[in-house]
Amino acid sequence: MKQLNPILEGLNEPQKEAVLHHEGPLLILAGAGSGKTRVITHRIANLIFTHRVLPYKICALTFTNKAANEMAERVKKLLPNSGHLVMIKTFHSLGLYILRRHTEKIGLQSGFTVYDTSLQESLIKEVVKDLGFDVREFRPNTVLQAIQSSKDNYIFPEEFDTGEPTDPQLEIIKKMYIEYEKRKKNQNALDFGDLVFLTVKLFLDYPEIKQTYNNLWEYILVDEYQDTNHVQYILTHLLAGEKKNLCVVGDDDQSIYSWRGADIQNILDFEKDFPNTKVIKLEENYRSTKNIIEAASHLIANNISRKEKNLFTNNPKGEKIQVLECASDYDESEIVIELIKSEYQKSKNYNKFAIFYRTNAQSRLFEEKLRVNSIPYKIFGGFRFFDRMEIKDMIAYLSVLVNPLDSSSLLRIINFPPRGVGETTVEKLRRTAIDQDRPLYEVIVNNNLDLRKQTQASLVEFHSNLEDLRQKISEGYLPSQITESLVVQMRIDEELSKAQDIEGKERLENIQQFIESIKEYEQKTENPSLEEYLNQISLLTSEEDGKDLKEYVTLMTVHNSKGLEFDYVFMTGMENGTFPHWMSQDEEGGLEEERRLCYVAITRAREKLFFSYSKIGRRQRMTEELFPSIFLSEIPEKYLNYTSYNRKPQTPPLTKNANLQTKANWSIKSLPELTKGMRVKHKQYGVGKVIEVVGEGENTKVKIAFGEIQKNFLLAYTPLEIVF
DNA sequence: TTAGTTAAGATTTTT
DNA sequence: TCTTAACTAA
Repeated sequence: MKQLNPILEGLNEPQKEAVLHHEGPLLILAGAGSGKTRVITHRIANLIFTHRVLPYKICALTFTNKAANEMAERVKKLLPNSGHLVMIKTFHSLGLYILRRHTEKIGLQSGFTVYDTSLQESLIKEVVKDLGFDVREFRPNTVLQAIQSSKDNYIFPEEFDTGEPTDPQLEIIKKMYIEYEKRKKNQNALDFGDLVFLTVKLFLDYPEIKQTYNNLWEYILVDEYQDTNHVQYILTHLLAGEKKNLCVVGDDDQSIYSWRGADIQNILDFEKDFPNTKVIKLEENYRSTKNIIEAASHLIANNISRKEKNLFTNNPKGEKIQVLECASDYDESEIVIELIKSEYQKSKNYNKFAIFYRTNAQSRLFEEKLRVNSIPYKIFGGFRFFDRMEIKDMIAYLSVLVNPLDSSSLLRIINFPPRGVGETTVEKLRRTAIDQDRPLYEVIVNNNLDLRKQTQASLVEFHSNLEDLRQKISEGYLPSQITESLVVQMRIDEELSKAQDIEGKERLENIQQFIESIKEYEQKTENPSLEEYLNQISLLTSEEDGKDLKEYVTLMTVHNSKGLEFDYVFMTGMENGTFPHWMSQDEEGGLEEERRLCYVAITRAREKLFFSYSKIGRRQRMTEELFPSIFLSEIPEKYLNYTSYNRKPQTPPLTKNANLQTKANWSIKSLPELTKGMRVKHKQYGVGKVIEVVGEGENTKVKIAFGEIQKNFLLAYTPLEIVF
């Protein structure tokens, strides 16, 4: 009797074939919902069980942390004993993993900093100014994009293409690129793009190092291969090595990162790149209803540059897609939440719901409505906890402690908290450092500048405090202990608690939470170090404040939704200009990419799909008339069911005092019940009018207008009298 | 010279 | 709506 292989259980023929494939190049063209992740994880299991491959000899790469985590989870489930040994990382985290082991070879020192976008921008800003140009003419963002896209294509600063004939504008950007790289190196720092770029350079410069990793990782898997850009493509080839045990998985219809340099051609040319490639197509969708799959197929058929394919499902027909026409974006959020509430009555599980939108900015109204209705939710992407100003300041402090050469971080904190070192002084110091080619860290205490006595004294104190903390690191204090004494020594707590309004209190709490996160890291790490902690968080993406919810409605951009699935999907903001986004209209192939994006969104839905659009919306400050997305007209009517919600615009009820949540450490005796429009009296500012009430419990914030002046207060800390 | 205030300007998608 | 640059008072 043939023994039943549990690894193959429940798989269809092409899936089995992909799982059983042993050596050599393998291309899996996996349509949406065709069980791709399942195939990858089972393939890993099969290599280990059947072919006796050691788990750490397998390296699987993805694009997002979320996808990497999910894959790691599923592999661990399948292989409880050895799953954790499989290398599962994003391209960027793999790069960092490798670069940290060869720091000298890439011309850096240990403890290097990984710059986030804001530090990159401030460095670029300096470069632009120092080269004598106006930041309004050369916007840091634009320059950075040019540099980034250059790195995506593995182009060195010296090779930067300035056009034919030479474009003076690009010639200047090239100079900036060169200067930026030079300074970044002097500051012992890397940026995101370097993580992959320098790994490729390392492998090309040192073939023996590449060989070491080829010997280590004998089997390479790359998920979402259609989203690889040129450097990632080169890295994939280098990792595949001589053995070419490379398995890539992808779907050209789901390529949505061309703006980050992704090149669909990579997946289309895979067979040419690797002559003996085995190609397997997964075309049966197990996820969605017939209606959803057929609607998606009709939509994507409007794209000209794509491989013809036939995605089908044996699932039931399902319900028609609901199209919700709303009077305004405000109404839209209300209607979506109401529908979630009524559907929830049946399924009783919020995890089944997802709200998608094109841009992060669209999340606000939904968030508000969910909060008012006490529906648990999580926002993925967008603003991270680590993006908060005060947290960035803390990270800058820690970066300087680990890497004193990091002048960009040093500049960020040189006058935070305010220590009388203003713009003029900073400019003098900075100039000296650049002119004499010395680290700023040294210049602040060792210069011949004619600074005020007090300014110089405060710089000396600043420096000696930093040195003191550095001493503590070498004495083996824990990262959290260092951070705690940093907060006290630098008088950050003092500075923030003296602020009377909401912000100060909130910031101090955030810093407290930051320290908690360091402690958490310490607990789950063997040899915790500040350096490693900083490296880790530099690659982290957001999951709205670590709220530990078991059940929640998911809010995310369509980009973030790739690879996920939900029973109920609400695709919101289906208006021309929003989706497809107006910024994409001038880009070549822009509309087709937006359409693929829409295709991705639709194919996330298992049971029910809702499209919503509003007839009126705000763009900039103007209220504009909006029109339904062109994509809606590309889906045949028979799959859609239109409902028009025409509501009278109402003023939103803004009081949230109904459900007070009280924290254990303090109690709220009685907060005044404030409503928009009420008149109140403040000790210092006199009588004013309430403009806005946000939040609940002790976090209730109120915005009050005193004549022309508007102020924010934290209700729990602000004595207010209601004036009748 | 610094720090706080007011006016203007800018807005995709992510590692 | 939120950030940044210019402006003004101390």
